[in-house]
Amino acid sequence: MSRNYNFKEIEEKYLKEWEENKLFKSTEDKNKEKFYVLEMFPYPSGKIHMGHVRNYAIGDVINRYLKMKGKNTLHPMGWDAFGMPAENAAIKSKIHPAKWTYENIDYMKKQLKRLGFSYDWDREIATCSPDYYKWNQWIFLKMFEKGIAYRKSALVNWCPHDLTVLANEQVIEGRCWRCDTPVVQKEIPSWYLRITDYAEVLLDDLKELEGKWPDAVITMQKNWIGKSIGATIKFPIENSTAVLEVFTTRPDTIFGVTFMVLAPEHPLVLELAKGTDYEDEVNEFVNKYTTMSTRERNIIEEKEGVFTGRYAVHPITGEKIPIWTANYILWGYGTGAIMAVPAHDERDHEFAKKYAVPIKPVIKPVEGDWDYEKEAFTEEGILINSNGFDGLKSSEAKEKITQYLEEKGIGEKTINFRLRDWNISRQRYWGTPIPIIYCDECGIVPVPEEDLPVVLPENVEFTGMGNPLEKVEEFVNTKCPKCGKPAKRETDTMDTFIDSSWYFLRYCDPKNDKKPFEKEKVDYWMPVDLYIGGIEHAVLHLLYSRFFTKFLHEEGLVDVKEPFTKLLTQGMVLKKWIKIEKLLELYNLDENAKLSDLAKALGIDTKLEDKTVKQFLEENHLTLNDNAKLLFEKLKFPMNILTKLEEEYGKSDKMSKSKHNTVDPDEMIQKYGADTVRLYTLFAAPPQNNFDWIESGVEGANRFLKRVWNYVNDISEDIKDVTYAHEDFKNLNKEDKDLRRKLHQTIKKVNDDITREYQFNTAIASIMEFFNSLTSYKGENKKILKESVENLILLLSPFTPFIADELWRIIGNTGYTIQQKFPEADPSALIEEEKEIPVQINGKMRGKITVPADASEEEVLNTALENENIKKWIEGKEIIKTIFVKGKILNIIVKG
RNA sequence: GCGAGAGUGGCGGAACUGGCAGACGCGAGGGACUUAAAAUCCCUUGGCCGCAAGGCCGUGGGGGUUCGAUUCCCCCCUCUCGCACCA
Repeated sequence: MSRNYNFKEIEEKYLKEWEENKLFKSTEDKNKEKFYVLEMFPYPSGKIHMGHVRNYAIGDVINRYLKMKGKNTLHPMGWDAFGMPAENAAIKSKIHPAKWTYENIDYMKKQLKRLGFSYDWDREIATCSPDYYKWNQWIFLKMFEKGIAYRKSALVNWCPHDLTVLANEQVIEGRCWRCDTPVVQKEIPSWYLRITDYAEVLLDDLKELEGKWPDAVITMQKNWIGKSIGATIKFPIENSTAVLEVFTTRPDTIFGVTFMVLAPEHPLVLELAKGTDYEDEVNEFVNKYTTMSTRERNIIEEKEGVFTGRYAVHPITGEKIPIWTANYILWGYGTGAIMAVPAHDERDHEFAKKYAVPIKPVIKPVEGDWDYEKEAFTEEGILINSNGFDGLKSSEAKEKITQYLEEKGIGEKTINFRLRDWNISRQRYWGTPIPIIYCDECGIVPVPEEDLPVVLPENVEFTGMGNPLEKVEEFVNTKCPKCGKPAKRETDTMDTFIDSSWYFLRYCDPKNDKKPFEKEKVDYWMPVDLYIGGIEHAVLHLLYSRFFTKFLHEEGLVDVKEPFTKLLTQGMVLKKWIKIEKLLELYNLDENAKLSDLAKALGIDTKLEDKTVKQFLEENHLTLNDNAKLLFEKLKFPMNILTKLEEEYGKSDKMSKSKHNTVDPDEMIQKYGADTVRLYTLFAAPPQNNFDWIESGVEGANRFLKRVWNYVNDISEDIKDVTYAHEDFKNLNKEDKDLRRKLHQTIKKVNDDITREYQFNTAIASIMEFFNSLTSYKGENKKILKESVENLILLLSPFTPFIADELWRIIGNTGYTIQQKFPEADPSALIEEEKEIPVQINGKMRGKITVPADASEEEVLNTALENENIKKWIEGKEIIKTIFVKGKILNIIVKG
């Protein structure tokens, strides 16, 4: 009689043993092939969620698998520990951000351990620790030295109530996400990193990532960098010494310019309008747009603009061209001004139509007609109305006209990028202090390297207004490192994306207190061979990390030019849920129904107060839009009824607290165990897909493990002392041979599936399939049983390591499965003597025949012709030809 | 609008280079065990026709290439994601 599958006891036992035996520690070993597998580190928000579980389960399988394959792996974990939630917690509940963060780290670390993830915890880092952010500052100083870090004043989102800069995503519908105050554009000085210097190489090197990174991510980065080739052209302004510079990708359309447009933010706008009849109108217009939030500015659909009252002079023809300002021109791209060619640009065309500006065609389609009053023609064509350039193809004209402009000194070829320099200043406490000192005498002075780190002061007051650091006198007031006179510290802290832009390097040498990392160690481990995380970081984090790597490479600090060889973007874990409204709808009820009516409809027999649903919702502060789960909880209705309804009628959504559709990993582990949770998340779908968390699926995974547990326990006494060698498997009977072939086919498939695009779902499916064959095996060959069970356990080990280790002992072994060699298929076991192959007549499946595996076409055809069912289709007809693929198919083509 | 990706049973998904569509799991139906339920075990499960043998249809829709198409090509439809006046 076997014991029950007590996952709790098993899992806790091995957690202890693994830790005591330092099973997951990694050190450099030049004799072994290395593999660096990394998962994006979490923000310590409090508890891990299912998305983390999935992300880290994927990485863990790879790490365990490759360790068993003999690779020297690096698999570290840490904490992206700076950021706003900690500071908000401080403002709200007066807990210091450090305390809040470290408590969360403690809790989440326990959770990750509980799931059996094989991290080398000796390499753990927390970015909020001075040991770590010291090196943020060190890298910043290197960048400052090279002119990559610089300070400038520019327009940013500013909350006038909280007195801080807000990131774009912190501006909700034009208002501050915290205090609801309308956000304005404000010009303030900030620190920037000159990522645009690397635009070309960041774009070019994407080619190296093709086939290794998802196409979607590569495309998104390409678009984000947004390279375009064109020309800058200078337009003189009538009655002025000022010159208007524009960027265009269509210099071939220069003879079609009928107006110029400036962004409302363009400094020339107000200057030009001054003293004209249009001055007031222009002032009003500019004011309207410059006080708008970035968000509002983005929502605008209708094009709007005003004439400035001034004219530019066409640099080739000398024509007078009216200068406008309009909302559809972006300040920050190109020169913030354009030459408008309504005939050949849709946006300019729309604007010209609205304001009745003339449209002048200068390119005609190669074939067919086109009415320039109706729509813009933006494709390749032949030049017309263009002085000496008529008849040229537009692509040729681009070159020729640009050349002409360069010769005349009125323009030049220009490459423009959409990518902007990276504003890293945050008027926030919980981040890395920017190591800069302002001195009245010496100006901007970098903190000397030996004075690093500039440590965050601990005694700080959090009011939610402005940057707390500004009020810390002992932090702000310092001495100039150059002249020794009193000076002030920079109080901006760094964007937390800095922290994550190089953490993968620090893992290679996490305790170094002399430098960010030892080059030798980084060169051994880098690049990250497999990086796993959500696609939401497709641009920001992944682009920043590439940028940092390239900078550090130039500085000679790392050998690699790209940090992440292979990128796996895992899908989200979703959960279906039902609104209260929908629940009522399903039973043809409305909010005026009695609670007892609802209970009756659901088939629940309990005593309830005599109230309507509406009354009950109001008393409990619920609305029809809330999750029906909340109503079920309040009414103490059985949840399994709701679960069924959710799975049938629910809407899939990303798990979120506001929707109350989260599934707590802790609860799941308690109910089913870590092995089951891991197995389910890996089996439910391929890693790249989203999937719905369905509890009956979890039960299925659990059921499988229980079956394996019972089977191995039942058979363990019989096979415990059995040994086997390769010679034992000669001259087997059919049944034994079949099982053994199935085993080795499974081994082959599991190896293939894990290696090929991480198809864990199919790998697990094939293990299940093998297990089904094993349980229906009627033979009595103990050696084959032992081989099968032993390999089954090892195949499961990367996915469900706890149960694997326990079963490993139960069948008489010692040690841990992760220390074993991962199974390799025995080629001799894979050989099939007979094969069932399908037979088609005229391409339609008509039957299957069993033939020797190496049978020739003739033999197969003869066997096929003897088959009754196939005969039926051929009788009285003439065989024209046959198509035969050895071991695969026979297709007989007949006529008549 | 532009760009990328995807449409396969009731559901998640499989089918790797064109070669037996639906592996594996969930759900559902039936049965065994049980006083009963749960758990467990066994059988069935794409649709239609048929007692059965078997046949017909079937991978979003239409067309094409091929002995043979979920897979390749063309057109259309739908969905998801990203970017969104980037001159």
